[in-house]
Amino acid sequence: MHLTAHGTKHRSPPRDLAELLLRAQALTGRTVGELAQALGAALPTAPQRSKGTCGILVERALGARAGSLPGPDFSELGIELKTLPINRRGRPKESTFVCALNLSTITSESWPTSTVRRKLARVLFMPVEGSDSGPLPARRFLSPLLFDLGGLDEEHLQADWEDLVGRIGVGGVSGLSARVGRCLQVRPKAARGSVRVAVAVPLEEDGWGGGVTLCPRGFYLRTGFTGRLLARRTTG
DNA sequence: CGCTGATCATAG
DNA sequence: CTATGATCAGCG
Repeated sequence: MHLTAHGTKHRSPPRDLAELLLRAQALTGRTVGELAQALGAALPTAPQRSKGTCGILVERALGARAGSLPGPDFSELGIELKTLPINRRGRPKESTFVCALNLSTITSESWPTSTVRRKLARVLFMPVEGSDSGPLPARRFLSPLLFDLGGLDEEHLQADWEDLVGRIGVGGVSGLSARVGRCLQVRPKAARGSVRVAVAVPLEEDGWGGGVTLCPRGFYLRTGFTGRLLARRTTG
């Protein structure tokens, strides 16, 4: 346990999977407010200013490395950490951000080596109930879920990924709606709509049509997909 | 009321 | 500014 630059506490990295799971399970039943207090962190009051706050707190409590470094949260263990907001019906309230797309190189990638697949290889989901019905401090952690990519899940994700990337290859990302994809989708991901990235545009024949600038995009998991992961452990 | 498109905070 | 963490807001 040590202090961050602004004085809040941060756990040391877990030694192994068992220790990580133990820490995650220890959060079950506790509220976000309790966790914030234990870490000496202040919670924003305005809802629209508290985006991401819960995720950061859980990172610190579990010993994930802080900040914006690339790669999974627990690099030694190859595990990505995600909080999952749950509504009063027990279903995910929001989609889950997976990773950004590189609009210049995405069409030359393939599923096996894709960023999406690497990110989702192993994910520790921390569900947070009350995410649609109350202030942040009152929300409560449910028991964690360790997800291993494979089987039907991977088949479905791969099918979506290939569909999405295929469409980008044909018509660019501009014409790609977030409606495409059954469990994975592509949506804007930026600090604001005015943010642009340069993208090379291929011509119909060969060569390049030059460049345009677009709002950055990211891959997201739909609520239906994450909801089925949760239901799977409840109903078998 | 679900979903898409847009947006907000923090660290380095 | 980029990458991390996500949720907001309002249209259909």
